[in-house]
Amino acid sequence: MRFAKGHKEETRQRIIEVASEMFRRDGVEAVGIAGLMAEAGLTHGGFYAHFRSKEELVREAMLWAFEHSRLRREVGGDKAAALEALIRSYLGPTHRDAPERGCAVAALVSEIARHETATREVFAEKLEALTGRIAGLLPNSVPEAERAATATAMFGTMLGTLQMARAVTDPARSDAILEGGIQAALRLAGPPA
Amino acid sequence: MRFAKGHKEETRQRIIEVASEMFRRDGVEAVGIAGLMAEAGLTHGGFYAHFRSKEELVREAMLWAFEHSRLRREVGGDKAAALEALIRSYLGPTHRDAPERGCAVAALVSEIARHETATREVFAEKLEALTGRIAGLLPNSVPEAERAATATAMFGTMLGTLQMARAVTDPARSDAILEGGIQAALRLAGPPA
DNA sequence: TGTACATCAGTGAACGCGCGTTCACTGATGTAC
DNA sequence: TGTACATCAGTGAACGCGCGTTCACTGATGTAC
Repeated sequence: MRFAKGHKEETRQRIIEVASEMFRRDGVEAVGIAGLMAEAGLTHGGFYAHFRSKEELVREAMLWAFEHSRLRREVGGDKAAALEALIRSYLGPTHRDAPERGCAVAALVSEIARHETATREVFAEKLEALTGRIAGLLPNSVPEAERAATATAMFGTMLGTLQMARAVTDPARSDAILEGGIQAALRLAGPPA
Repeated sequence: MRFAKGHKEETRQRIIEVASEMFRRDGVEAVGIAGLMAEAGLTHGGFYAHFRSKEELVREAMLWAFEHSRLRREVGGDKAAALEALIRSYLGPTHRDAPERGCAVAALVSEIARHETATREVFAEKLEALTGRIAGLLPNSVPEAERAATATAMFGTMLGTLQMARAVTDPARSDAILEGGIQAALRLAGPPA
């Protein structure tokens, strides 16, 4: 064979990673197959040997982005410290300024309702996983029955805050929005146990 | 003249209103000039007699949507009741299910960073106006210095919550997300004075 | 060891289509004479 | 009152371009003999 064993699988993975960055940075609609494949060092014709459609790649790229989300990173220390670190990372300038390597929910939430049901279900499932992770870090003072709702609302705060921070043009205003979001998310989590 | 006085201005206004609905429902990118003009009962060629470019229409449509935002509606009663009514309206099923007549921030925040600076500035300015409106309804217990940041964080919560509620496929889950967002926004506002 | 053939990841032309934008034109009306 | 002309909102063909997708082809390698 012309190519080493596993070569095709490597190419597929490279396409997924390139796509996941481009989709998050530019939005799915604005990214074309030809530009995507060129970014991966290929020509557009080969695309359909790897994926049945652009929409299938959207799902794969979304899944990959979720698997590598900062919200999944393990943090040492106690739960309160881990939760605060997670919030500060999510609402930090690094995350704000690099959407292409950031949260796929924040990047795609607005357009997800316009995608196929299968794509929406992948999104919804991963959203639950993310909020579940936050719920697991809540202080013991939050009653069991309220943990899921609290975590979801906290993530809503983080999501909306990040998007506002990315939207405004004034850097100082953007920083202030982030800081306000951090304080609000911490308040919603309740006092540490 | 073939057309009554003020006819052209009426047409322009109709295009703006149609566009503001389509942009909010489908996203700016997915809306084409031809479809837009057809929806307004015209052919596409006449578009440029009204606007210099699609981007200029985006600005006009965004402005119009903001001017008619539910966040601007005056509500009777005391401030606490008005604030709660505003939050419940923003995070209500009617708003969730009709993005085309809803908040332009929620509809366009993700893509605004990819638009022209002039467009982004209109957006940022109107965002300030919206959060200012919330700040004015906060209870007196919130210190002057914190009112703007609190209002912005509350709006972030409302924004992120609405988007999550629109994104998920399960209606019951969506309702629960909205309810959790309402409680969180109210908690961030602090206890009524 | 040397030759013929099968394999298959990737190439690039082509498909029909819709995009934003331009522009010569239409045709009903108001105005000038 | 009747005719010629100017006005201008709206029409629709056309521009170059990029889209997602298809498909006949390429060419380096592995295998069969």
